[in-house]
Amino acid sequence: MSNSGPGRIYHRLPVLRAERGLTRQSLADALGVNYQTVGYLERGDYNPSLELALRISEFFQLPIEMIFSRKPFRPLSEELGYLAKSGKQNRQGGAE
Amino acid sequence: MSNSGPGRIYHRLPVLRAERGLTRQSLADALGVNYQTVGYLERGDYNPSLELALRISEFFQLPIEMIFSRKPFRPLSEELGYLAKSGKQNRQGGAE
DNA sequence: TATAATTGTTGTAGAGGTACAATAAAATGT
DNA sequence: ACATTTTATTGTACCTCTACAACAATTATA
Repeated sequence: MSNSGPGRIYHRLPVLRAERGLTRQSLADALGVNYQTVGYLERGDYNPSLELALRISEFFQLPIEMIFSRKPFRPLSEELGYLAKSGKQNRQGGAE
Repeated sequence: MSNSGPGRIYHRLPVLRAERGLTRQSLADALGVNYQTVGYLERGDYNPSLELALRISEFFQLPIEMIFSRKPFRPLSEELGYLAKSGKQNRQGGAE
């Protein structure tokens, strides 16, 4: 299967929202969108617009590629590198 | 005027494309979109989807917020800080 | 168990993003 | 000046994103 064409986008919305102990409603308020929209995003019904993605990234104070990616994320917990890494994953530039 | 709601998105598409000496057609090919779409984006007729924005960022090997922003960019040339800076601009987190 | 709060589902509607075609205008090269 | 390439414009069509409403299911809490 090819790799650069369209396809779904992975994200860490649920984790991030959980981390801050927010309800969808309150997150939606903070982002200025409908609470159902947050639901749609979280369960991958569709992707946010770039506009919304930027607002989300501002809200969480994280770079976009920390929240959205065309390749699946590893759990945030692993991202810190406490354990020895076996294989490379999710490296921005790497031609996989 | 408010600040966190919708609004146009600024970008550096023309500069980046110019830097690499690409035509819209060739950039479009590289991105897998119609060449007119690149035109629409460059002249701000509409914003790319998040999907496309991510592809663009991969293509140019730059983080998204280096290419797209909800606040106007300063010229790339200034971004390097050779000259003394007078005022802060375009700082990600700063509550302006 | 009852009640409220949160999340999921379905449907409708409107705005935005992308492709494609045709044609015009502008820039470039000879 | 001419031909070719690049960019702009207009119009049509389709699919995605977002809002909103109503209702069901789930989870939390008294």
